[in-house]
Amino acid sequence: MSDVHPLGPLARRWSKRSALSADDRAALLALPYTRRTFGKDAYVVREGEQTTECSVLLQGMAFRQKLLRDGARQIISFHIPTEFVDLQNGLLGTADHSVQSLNRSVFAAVPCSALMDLADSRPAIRAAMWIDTLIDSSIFREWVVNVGRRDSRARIAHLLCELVVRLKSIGAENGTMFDFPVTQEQLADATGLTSVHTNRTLQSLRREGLIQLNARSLTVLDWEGLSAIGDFDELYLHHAAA
Amino acid sequence: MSDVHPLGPLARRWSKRSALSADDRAALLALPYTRRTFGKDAYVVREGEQTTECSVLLQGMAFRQKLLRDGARQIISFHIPTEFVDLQNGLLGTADHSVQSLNRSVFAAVPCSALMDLADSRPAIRAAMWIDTLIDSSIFREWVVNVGRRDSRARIAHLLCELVVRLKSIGAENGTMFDFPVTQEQLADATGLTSVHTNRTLQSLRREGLIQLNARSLTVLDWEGLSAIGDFDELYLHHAAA
DNA sequence: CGTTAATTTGAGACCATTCAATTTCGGTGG
DNA sequence: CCACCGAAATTGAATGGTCTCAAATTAACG
Repeated sequence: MSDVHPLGPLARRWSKRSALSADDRAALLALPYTRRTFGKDAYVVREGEQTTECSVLLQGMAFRQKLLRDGARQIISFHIPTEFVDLQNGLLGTADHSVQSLNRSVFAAVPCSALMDLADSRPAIRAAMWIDTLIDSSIFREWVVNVGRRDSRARIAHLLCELVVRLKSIGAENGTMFDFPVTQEQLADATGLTSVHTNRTLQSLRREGLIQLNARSLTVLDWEGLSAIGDFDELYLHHAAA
Repeated sequence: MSDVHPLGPLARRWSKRSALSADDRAALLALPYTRRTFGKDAYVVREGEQTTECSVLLQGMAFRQKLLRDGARQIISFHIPTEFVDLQNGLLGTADHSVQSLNRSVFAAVPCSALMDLADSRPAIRAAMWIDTLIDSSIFREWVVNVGRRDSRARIAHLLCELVVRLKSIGAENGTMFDFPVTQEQLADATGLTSVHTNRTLQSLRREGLIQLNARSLTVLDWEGLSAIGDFDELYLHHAAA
């Protein structure tokens, strides 16, 4: 059943971390939700909004961003299927940033109240949700380091390493390559660089045989090299978290 | 009683957000803890460590940081009294970053197991703890924006605005001034700048009559001006959070 | 009151930006 | 299936914000 239920993959991801009882799983899959489809760049959540739902990404990719008064944009995270994109809105009433669909994507929008009731009644699910928000937080910390203290090559390399590890963890590879619909401008906004410089940096990574990136797909040709340049240590992803 | 108990101020801060019952408060104040005093730059938690305690800052200041392989440092947050500096360690087994005392400071170290038991048995306290970790996360997001997309003046101004708002919220002002033991090198490591450039940037903020910063104390002379330069909007601090 | 930490100053170098302009790619309609 | 179109990627050259590397000055602390 969990293979056809939209929240099945989420249940499976959480089960890998720590056991969910049959009741836990059933309660999770019994959550009310609305299936929502978004086109490229559509807003899922807008900064400043009062929120009443939390959304799980089912297909496609999404990102979160904040805009400055001068119009500049900073992307603060990318999201892949089975991830909540706005779980914090279950407890914080107002969205402090926006969530946008990156390509055509599908979400399951769950009412906050139902989700929080589930968290209250199911300790194992609550722990899984809390851990998800804590890992989110850890990734933000690493991004502060990335944009604060690494040069352009390291920033891009680090970001690519992170995405590859996360994509692998949900089994999203096609052989050695990954679908990679992120544009260079989005990579730039995620790393605090300009799209022009991001382009030049990607060229230098390609020239050295570290990656192959085109036609919306990414292949890492030299993982050792790329992760060394990116100063990448996956500890912060807590993939083996309690 | 809560005025003399070390965790009294924490209970009071949480109570302002949403009511704690007398039982909740009593259970919180009944937590086992060890009082720990640290000198300047002492490690409270080390990156990579398996953690068994969560620490609440009682007096002084602290910061969290990550080190790069090349030795560069990025400070990812500053902390003031009543804040947990490592609440995430209650659920994530391994510390993904270090916590250091900024000046002479005092902590209450609470065993993770006792803290998590309290969270399990007391929904109101659990909510307060979870919200604290979510606000932490929101601050990290804002810091990604700060170091990613703002120039040096805006970065410093924004950071000062944040600290002033947070210090005010715990009633830490002395008239119009705040004790401010943060060095320029630490400000630099928090904003992704060098200490030399941080020094020049602070001079420019002083020259324009926006702040006064010396002798370990900070006065904001022109809040409107400083928050405009820093593109500061305190929404992300969620000080009125549910 | 000595000694170390912290702040301040100067000048040159460099990484990344800005601003266009051009080329290529991806999708669409005829 | 090819021509077309807007989006995305690429290129060039000049500018500029921040860094680097010392060295000097001032403040903090025992």
